[in-house]
Amino acid sequence: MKLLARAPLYERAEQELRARIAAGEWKPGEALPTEAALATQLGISQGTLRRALGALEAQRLIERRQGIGTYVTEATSERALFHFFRAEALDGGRITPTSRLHQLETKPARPDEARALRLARRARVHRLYRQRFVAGVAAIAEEIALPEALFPGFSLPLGVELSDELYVHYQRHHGITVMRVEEKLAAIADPGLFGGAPVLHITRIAFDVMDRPVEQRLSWMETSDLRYAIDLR
Amino acid sequence: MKLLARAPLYERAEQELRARIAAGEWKPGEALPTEAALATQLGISQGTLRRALGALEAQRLIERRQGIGTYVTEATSERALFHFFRAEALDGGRITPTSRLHQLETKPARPDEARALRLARRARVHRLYRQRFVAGVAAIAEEIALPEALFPGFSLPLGVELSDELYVHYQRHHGITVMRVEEKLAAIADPGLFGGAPVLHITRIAFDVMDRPVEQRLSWMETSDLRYAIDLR
DNA sequence: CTGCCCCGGTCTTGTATAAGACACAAGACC
DNA sequence: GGTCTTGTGTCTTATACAAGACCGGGGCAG
Repeated sequence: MKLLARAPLYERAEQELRARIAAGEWKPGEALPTEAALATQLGISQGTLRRALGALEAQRLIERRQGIGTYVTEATSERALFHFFRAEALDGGRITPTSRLHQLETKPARPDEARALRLARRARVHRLYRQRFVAGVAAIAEEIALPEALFPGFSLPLGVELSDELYVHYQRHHGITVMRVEEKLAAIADPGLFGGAPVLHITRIAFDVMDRPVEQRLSWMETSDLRYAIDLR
Repeated sequence: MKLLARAPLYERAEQELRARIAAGEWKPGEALPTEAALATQLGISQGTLRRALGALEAQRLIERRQGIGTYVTEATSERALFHFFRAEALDGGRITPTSRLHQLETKPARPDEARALRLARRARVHRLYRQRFVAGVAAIAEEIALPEALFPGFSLPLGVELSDELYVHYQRHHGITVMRVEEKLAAIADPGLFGGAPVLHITRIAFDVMDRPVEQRLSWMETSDLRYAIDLR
């Protein structure tokens, strides 16, 4: 990522806007100034600004609506689910899971968590254990680690069936927007889960607007009734 | 996909160019006319043309080099491997597999193949059985189906260690460029493979420039030394 | 004279700006 | 409940200059 003065104007404008959004100058759901105003403010032409906005829109950080304005994208269950939740039914149909949080603890980060989240030694993480249900059946077990520094006072009710996505919660309550996730998958035989059937094990690291790691998530997914589906292009 | 006259000019230009490339007007590795010439030919301004070219470049269908020209992207092992081959080492390191073709047959399509490849009843497919080796060890088994109509006279040597990617072969010998693949993953226990260990099963459908399905590929991947790694954004 | 390098010219794509016509949405007004 | 006005983003064109790449000629060293 270059921030040199040598970078093209439209790229610098894109970075500038991204940083301002990350800093909360315009919060999710809020409108940016009009293109004319923004261009004047940044000292660039509308055309150049539009190129920067186009890039941010392609990354889904903003949404533009003709006649209305430009808005910072709000995390919705829709988006979080259909974009970052890759499970689907055998016939390719979409799935809307519910989840139940079993345990929430705050402890020193394990080595794997510290590495994934680039934490200093002795940093602490919130650790969540939850299950996700598809059509009433437990299908996915998850263990989630969040840096305490980024999620101060994180809390969620235990034992309750929740339908909304965690990433919506991150954004609304902690101002953290997940933009990108890296996942690594393996097939494992875990006798402790789902009666010893083969399980899809997923290690996810989620990154925010400025591409900092903000979550490590380990998932164990039962794939007799589910598929992990993805498009590569 | 809209082709209405109502679609913006730059979109129609993009489709027009995509179709011409698919039709072989400019083959992989060849240069398109200069922007000025193309714009005149299409009856649009250079700016509008550049927007269309930008879209095609983002899809990696063309490559533009300042001072030189615009070229139709050539499939390379590099690209095919690092883009569509998602296996990597446990430490995240890249992997360059070799492969050996065990069997090549041409038979009526099975129902699953006919559905995936949108084939008429009684259409025939070439079916390949091969193994892929990582660091000399068999790690992935594959069964590949190709519509006979799209790959007339398909042939590859049997039993030989090959390092190049199949998609390079598709493009060079059959003029078919894979642009996009859909994959569905599941964890299965297959006693017949890799000594009964859990295996990552992958069903892939590959699509060409005009988004027609051109390949179905079933893979069984051993994940004790490998991970299926992916970025979602 | 031969071989080499440098320099300038020219062609290419890349960056930046500006302007006008257009499409869409919301609110004011009648 | 229409209709007008205003404010917004969208599309298309045009222009200018910057930067990368190539080519060929001129000049210089040997």
